[in-house]
Amino acid sequence: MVTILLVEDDPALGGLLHEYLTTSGYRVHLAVDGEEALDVLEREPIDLMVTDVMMPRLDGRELTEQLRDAGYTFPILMLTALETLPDKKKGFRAGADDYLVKPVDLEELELRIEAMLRRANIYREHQIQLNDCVLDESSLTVVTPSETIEVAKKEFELLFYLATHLNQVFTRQQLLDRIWGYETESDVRTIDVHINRLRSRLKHVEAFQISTAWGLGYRLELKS
Amino acid sequence: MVTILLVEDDPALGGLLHEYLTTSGYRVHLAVDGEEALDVLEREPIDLMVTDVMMPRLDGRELTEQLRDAGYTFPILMLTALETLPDKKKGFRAGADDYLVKPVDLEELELRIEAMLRRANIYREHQIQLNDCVLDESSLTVVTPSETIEVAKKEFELLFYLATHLNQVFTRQQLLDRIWGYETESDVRTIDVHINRLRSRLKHVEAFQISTAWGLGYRLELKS
DNA sequence: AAGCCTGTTTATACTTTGTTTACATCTTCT
DNA sequence: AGAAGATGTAAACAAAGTATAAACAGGCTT
Repeated sequence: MVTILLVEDDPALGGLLHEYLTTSGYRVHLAVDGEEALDVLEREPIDLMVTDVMMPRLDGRELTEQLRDAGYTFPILMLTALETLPDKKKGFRAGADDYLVKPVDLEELELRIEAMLRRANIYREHQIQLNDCVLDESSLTVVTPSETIEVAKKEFELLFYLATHLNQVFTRQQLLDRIWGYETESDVRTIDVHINRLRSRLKHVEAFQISTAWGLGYRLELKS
Repeated sequence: MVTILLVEDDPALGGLLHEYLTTSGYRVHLAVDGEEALDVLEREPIDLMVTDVMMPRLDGRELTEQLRDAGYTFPILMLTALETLPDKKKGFRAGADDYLVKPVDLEELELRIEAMLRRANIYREHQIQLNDCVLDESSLTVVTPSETIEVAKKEFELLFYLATHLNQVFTRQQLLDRIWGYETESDVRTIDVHINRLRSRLKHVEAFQISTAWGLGYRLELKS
């Protein structure tokens, strides 16, 4: 399930958006300002953020900047009462993906959220199909025409992440950051071991392979 | 350089946008309707499309649908005079990434284009196109229409350096200084070996060649 | 508490890449 | 044509990066 972090200090609007997005099928965490948003981010994995710009303590723009600096890459949509271009400019420069002016049209908000998720390869479905092979997140299995292979959780997360970013090369550090989390203390060599285990588990899978980009990292590519 | 396909039937607006985007540093192809856009797509590699919705022959929405069905994944931004939600909904459903209502604010258009490119990981600084061939720094590969060739890191650096300075002759010492660094102890003949390996790896590439400037050094030049 | 599974670290073997060297081949000039 | 210098190529070695196995640690089940 896609998890949205909603940051809005106005209780009325916050409640309305929370309810609308929840009934649209998202898991929503509501924070009333930037500081609280940072707290939520430490505890919860977040797929997308919708944030107001003007807020007490840490505002939406500073929050966005901090997150981008810290390496968070999820889509961010800014909400604001300010229609002026300089403000939009600042918002985009800070790292926002989209910008909506209040009053918010709920359906348009949802459309834009969907478009951003699609672009960022964040799927509501917890399955990915690679040729004749399905990665099923709910059961942590790789299903091929001939067999169903169970995969350990961390290994599956790694596999799933690579599968959502087909053909893209990631360094070990990037994979650690994005799958283990930015504060992890684990050694980058851990990635090698997980890749190695995945490869031996999936030895007989014909649909795809994890290939080594020498000197860079790893990438998942279709065989066919 | 990022290449934008602009599809707009109104000559006045089309011209204005073309000029603005060009001066913003993009390469722009202008098509007056969907059919023409399809023609351009067959000839040119496109990074992003900006399309009007209402156009004669093939309109922007149908065009978008066709492209997504055909497997094109680049970001698409729709322009329209229609403010209504059902239209926006149709646009997003067809596969658009963003939607702007006319009159177009040029600066906002540029901001949104930048945000979409960022999101889609289109950083053309990390890629160089040489005829029908792309040098991709992030995966250390040379991508031709028929194959993808992996290249060792040092060799790639050398190739990339030459490619960024097309037709310019460099001595072995210059290449050592600029790629290996001024403090390197390596022998100048190392360059020869790398050039040799590059040539054999890229034996079947038709787009360019590394030629010898006798008594001087090497240069990369386009073939065709 | 013993046994199992998962995740991590560590150590070592292995592979790829980078560099040097030696010699063959080619250009240019006399 | 032949000599001198420059370049091409193959092979050997060194350095860096990766694969694999095994040991270890923590949590969960029995």
